[in-house]
Amino acid sequence: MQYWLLKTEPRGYSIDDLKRDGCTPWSGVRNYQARNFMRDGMQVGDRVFFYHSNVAEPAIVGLAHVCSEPYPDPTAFDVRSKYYDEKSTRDKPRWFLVDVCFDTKLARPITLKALRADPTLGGLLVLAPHQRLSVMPVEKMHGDRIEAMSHTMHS
DNA sequence: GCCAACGTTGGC
DNA sequence: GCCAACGTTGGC
Repeated sequence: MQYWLLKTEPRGYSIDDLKRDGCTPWSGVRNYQARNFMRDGMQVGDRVFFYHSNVAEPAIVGLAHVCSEPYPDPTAFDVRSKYYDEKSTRDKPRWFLVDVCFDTKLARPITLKALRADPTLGGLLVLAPHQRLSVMPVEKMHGDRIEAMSHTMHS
């Protein structure tokens, strides 16, 4: 089991959307490093920290998990999709994704500020300056700590 | 909405 | 395969 952090802009797709949908294909990732993490690293059951970016208070707002094997991103084949990529074909797909399933929405989000303030979270990728990856791995030690924080956030 | 940093593109 | 230009990201 591996921990991951998935970034999303809530105006596009939020934790409430995931709660409503239950599961969703994490489509539209068009960055090779992020793709590699999904295609080569993700396994069913991996835990996901669901992060809202580009908002007044960036924060981990929910917990989710990976609920499918990696598979080609169908939006890359769809000419009407804004994620269409003519270089990705069904024979040689370029973009991959996994399905993500809702677990919980945190009663109190773990803000970026709170993550930064925690001395045990040094080296957490999302804290690195100008870290733009929308899919990033989280070390077990850090993930365990964030999970523990999420439990406190419930009370 | 600013802007630094990063990824991608494409001419050479 | 270099590298300048361009677009995007995302915290502030």
